[in-house]
Amino acid sequence: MNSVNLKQLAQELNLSVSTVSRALRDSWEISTPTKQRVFDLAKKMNFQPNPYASSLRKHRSRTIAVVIPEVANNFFALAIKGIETVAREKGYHVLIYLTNEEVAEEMAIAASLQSGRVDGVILSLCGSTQDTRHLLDLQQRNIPLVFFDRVSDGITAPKVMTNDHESGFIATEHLIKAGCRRVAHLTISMSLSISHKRQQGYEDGLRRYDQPWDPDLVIHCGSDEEVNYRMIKELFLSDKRPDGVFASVEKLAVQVYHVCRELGLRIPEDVKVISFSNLVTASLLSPSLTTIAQPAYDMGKEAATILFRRLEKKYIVVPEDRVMLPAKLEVRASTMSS
Amino acid sequence: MNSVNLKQLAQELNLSVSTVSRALRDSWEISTPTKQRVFDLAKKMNFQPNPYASSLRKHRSRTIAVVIPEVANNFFALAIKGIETVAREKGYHVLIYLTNEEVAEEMAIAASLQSGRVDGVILSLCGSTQDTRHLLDLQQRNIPLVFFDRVSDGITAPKVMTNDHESGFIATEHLIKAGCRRVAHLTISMSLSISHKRQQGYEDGLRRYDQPWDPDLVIHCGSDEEVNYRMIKELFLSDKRPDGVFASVEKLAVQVYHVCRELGLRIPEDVKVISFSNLVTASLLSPSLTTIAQPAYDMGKEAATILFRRLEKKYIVVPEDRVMLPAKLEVRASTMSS
DNA sequence: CTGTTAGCGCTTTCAA
DNA sequence: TTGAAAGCGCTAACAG
Repeated sequence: MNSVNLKQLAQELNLSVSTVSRALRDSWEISTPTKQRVFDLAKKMNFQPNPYASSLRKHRSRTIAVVIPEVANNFFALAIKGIETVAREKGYHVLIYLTNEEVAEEMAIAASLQSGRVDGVILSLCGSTQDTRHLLDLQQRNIPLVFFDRVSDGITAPKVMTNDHESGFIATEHLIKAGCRRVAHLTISMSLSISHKRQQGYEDGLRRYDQPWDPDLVIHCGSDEEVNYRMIKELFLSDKRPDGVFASVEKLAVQVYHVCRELGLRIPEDVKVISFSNLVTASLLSPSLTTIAQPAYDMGKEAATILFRRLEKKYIVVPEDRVMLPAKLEVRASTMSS
Repeated sequence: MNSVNLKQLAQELNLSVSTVSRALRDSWEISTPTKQRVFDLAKKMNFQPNPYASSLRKHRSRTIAVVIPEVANNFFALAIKGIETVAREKGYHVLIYLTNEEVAEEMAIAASLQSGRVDGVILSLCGSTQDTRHLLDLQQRNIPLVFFDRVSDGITAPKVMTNDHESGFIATEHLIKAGCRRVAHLTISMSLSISHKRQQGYEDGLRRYDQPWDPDLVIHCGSDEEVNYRMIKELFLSDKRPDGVFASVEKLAVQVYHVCRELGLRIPEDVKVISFSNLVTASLLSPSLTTIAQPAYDMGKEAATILFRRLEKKYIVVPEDRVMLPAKLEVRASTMSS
């Protein structure tokens, strides 16, 4: 690193290091002409202050960490984009850590983050995390933590998530308004609270529009694609064949697609399908398929905004718990790049 | 930050700071019993060395920057994953910066990276970048740069990219081996070198298998989806209806899908389609559709590996230009999460 | 084997 | 309005 530093600037200008430092941060205690001289030389010499020296001295790194289970998933990718956007706006840098859905990695990362490397952390838990001591440790070190999407109930911290109830409601409403009379709901692992809430929204949607709730139209799917396929097929072969399907996750919508293909049913003419999705797969089901998109980008921005509000200590010490962003109904064009 | 530091450890143990420092880095000049005492107390007090102090002192941050045009694109997301994996293995941290395809942002980021914040940079150019002075500045500051995917010919630096010629060849070969006799090729903006190379691969593939090359089977598509759709439809309605299509980008494969749907052609029974893709859209075309996937993850790992090799100064100062990773033919199962 | 010392480059009192 | 000086926490000569 052959970089110029304050000392060199100071020597060149016959000023003290401290004066140069102050001038560069536009301190009011420096005369305008001096500032000008300093600015000019700094630009000329392409001076870049050493961030680590500054961090060491100020105990602030202007860096945050984003810890997520994976990135090869449009949801998290968009969230990162939201976070990065806000971060750069505020002059922060973003470190990224992937847990790969491994609790052990999450813990190791959390431990390493105790070093003061970052001023704050935005985190989405990996699926299997139960014990959250490693996160409490972070908070004890005064490193603010903001959860998003996959939150933990056991920790007091701001949480940014989608309003799954509302999302389920909107999806159901959409199908009913589109003329469906037998709306099925495909769920996944009911142990997840999101599934639960989406189903609540589904039921409330039916109720709101005076549709009967039929337990046979709710299929609890699991992780075995084969089994899911069979269950969905059975549903379509039964006397309760749905004319609308609300799939809680996109892979289930894909299964519906395959079932319909096998049975010679057309989408969306015979069966309308709506699904949560941040992928583009869905656009193939129909050129104008409607999806429920988690507002990933907005969630990222929101999480970052909340974190920075804490970091800049705006004296709002209200632990604003649970910000719920509404899901968005989206008609997607098929826009994809290579 | 209430963190413990070396001084506190030293006091507690009646040792000097430097001894503790050395012990923690497992220096050979410290006795085993002393090391043990130090380790134990460090663990007990949950000591985490301040990375910024260390960076300041050593002029190395063990941090790299990844600069990419966007992240909401499976290719770059996977690349990040590859980079992060290698980085964590080597004990490095990864800062992420998005240019949003804006040259101005790319330049600003490059400028800020001159501060010594990172030891090296992995970068994929944004589409419009012509002038690469900002990157030369980085190199002049002795910050190694590794390109991946979107490389610049104007700069001497390692470049990791996919072998587009080979990819085009493989795709064509696959269709021919699957029994296709009239393989069409859908290209995009021939100004891009990747399109050019893929087409070369296509032509060489035909030649290799003694298939005639028919200019009518090559459609140069543009950015207007409507127009592309019409051109593809015309091709299928002509007397040269293809039984195999090699789409250079996925969105063109999608258009083929729509055209086939309209014309009542089945995929893959009547027409086989193969496409470049790192998205999962393709899996819908057929449960077992074959795609040509850019080896994004591997490219990320490769780029990171090359970068770290430089950083760790293995005295291999061979500027290993242009590492070309082969594209991979993939039969994809439809694996998607919410 | 361990300690002393002198910084890394910057910020921030405290003086002038 | 400017300067001198004391560190932030850690590392690396150089001594012992």
